[in-house]
Amino acid sequence: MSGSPSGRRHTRDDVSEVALRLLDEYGLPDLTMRHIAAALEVRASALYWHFPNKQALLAAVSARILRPMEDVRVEEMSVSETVRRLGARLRECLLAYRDAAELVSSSLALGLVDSPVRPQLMTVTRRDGVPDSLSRVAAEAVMHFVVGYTFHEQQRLTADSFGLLAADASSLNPENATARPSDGGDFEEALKMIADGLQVSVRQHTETSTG
Amino acid sequence: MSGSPSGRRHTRDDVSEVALRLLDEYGLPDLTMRHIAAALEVRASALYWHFPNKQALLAAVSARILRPMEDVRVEEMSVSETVRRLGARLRECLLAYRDAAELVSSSLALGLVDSPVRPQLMTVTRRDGVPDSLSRVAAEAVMHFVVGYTFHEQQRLTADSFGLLAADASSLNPENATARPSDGGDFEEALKMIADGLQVSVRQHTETSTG
DNA sequence: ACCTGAACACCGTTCAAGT
DNA sequence: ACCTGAACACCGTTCAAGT
Repeated sequence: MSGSPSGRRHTRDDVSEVALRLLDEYGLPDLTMRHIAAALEVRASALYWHFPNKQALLAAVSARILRPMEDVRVEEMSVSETVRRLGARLRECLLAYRDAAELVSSSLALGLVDSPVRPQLMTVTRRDGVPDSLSRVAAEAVMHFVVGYTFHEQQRLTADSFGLLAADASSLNPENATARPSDGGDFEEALKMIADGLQVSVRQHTETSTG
Repeated sequence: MSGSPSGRRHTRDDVSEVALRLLDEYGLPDLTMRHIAAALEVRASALYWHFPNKQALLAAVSARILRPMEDVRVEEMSVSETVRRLGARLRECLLAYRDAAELVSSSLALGLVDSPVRPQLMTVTRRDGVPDSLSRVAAEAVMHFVVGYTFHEQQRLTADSFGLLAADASSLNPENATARPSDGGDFEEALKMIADGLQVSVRQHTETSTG
C-alpha cells in the first residue's frame, strides 16, 4: 500500500504527524508509545532515538495542533478584536482533533510549548502603546480560559458521542436543552469580557500616567 | 503505632483523605491505586468496593481540595470583589497541595466535580440583579483562568524545586529575574480584568434593557 | 459489608547489540 | 544514523473466593 519499501527511516516530523493522526482517531488514552511505533512499523524503543521521552513527543504534537495560530493576520485589528479572534482561533485549533485540548493543556502547563496567543497580541498592543505587562496578563487570561473551556467542552462532546447522558438528562429536566447549548455563544461572551477588561485596564493606566 | 488493631475497615472518606495525603507527599504520578491501597494496609482491588474506578476516587480527592471554597463569605461583597476573592481563594486551595491544580483541572473537565465559583458568585449577582447568563459566563472564565494559571504556576514551582533551571537561566539572561516573579501580582491583575469585563457587560445589558 | 489472591492486558523506559 | 530484542519495574481493572 505505502509507496516506499519496508526499510524506511523516520524523522521527528514523521513521528509527530503520525501521532497526531492516531490521537484524532483513537484518543489520548490510546496514544501510547507502542501504538505510535506500530503505526510507523517500528518498535517503541526506536522512538527514543527521536525524542527523549513521551512528554517531548506530545509537545511536538501540541505544536502541530497549534500551528494554524500563526496564520491569524492581526495587523489591521483593534486590540479587542485581536483578543477575540485569537481566542476563537485557538478554540478552533483545539476542536479540530480529538482530545487536543487536554493534550495542549498539559504541554502548556509543563512549559514545553510557547503561548499561542502572546506574540500576536503583543504586536498589536505595542502598536497601540499598551504596556507589555498588561498585554502579557491578558494573553495568559485568554489562553488559560480558552484551553480550560475547550477541554471541558471537548470532554462533553466525546461523552455525548458515547451516549452517556442522551436519554435521562433531557427527559428529567427539559431546561437542559437550553442550559447546555454550548454553541459558542457563551464562549464568545467570555472572550468579550476579557477584552473589555483589558480596555478598562488600559484606560486606567493612561489616566494614572497622564493625571 | 496506629490506634486500632489491624482488622479495621475503611470508608470512602478514609480513602480520599489518605489519597490526598499521598498526593501532597509524593505527587500525582505516584498516586496509584496500589500506593493508596498500601497506605490503607489493603490490596488495590479493595478500593473498587469504594469507588467504581480511579477517576471517581480522584474526583473525591478534588472535592476535598476544593472544600475551603465554601468558607468564603460573600454576602457583604460587591460583584467585583466577589470575583477577585473567589479567584484568589481558589488559587490558595490549589497551591495548598502538590499537583492539586493538575488533578482538579481534569476532574472539572470530566464534569466529576461542581464549579467551585459559580454558586457563590450567583448569590451575589442575583442580589444585584445581574442576569444569570452573564454571571455563569464570568464564573467559567474565572474558574478556567485560575485553574490553568495555577496548573502552570505549580508546575514551575516543582520544576524549580528539582533545580532544573536554577543555574543557567538567570546567568544567561538576567532579565529572567524580573520576567518570572509570579508572586501573584499578575494573577490578581488578570482577575481584575475579568471582574472589570463583567461590570462592562452588566452596564451594556442594563443600557439595552432600559433604552 | 469489606477484602484477598491471582490473573489479564497492558504501560514508559533503558540499553546492549545489530546494520 | 537509526533501529531491534529483551528486559525492568511497573500500571488499572476484574472477579471468584474468603470472612
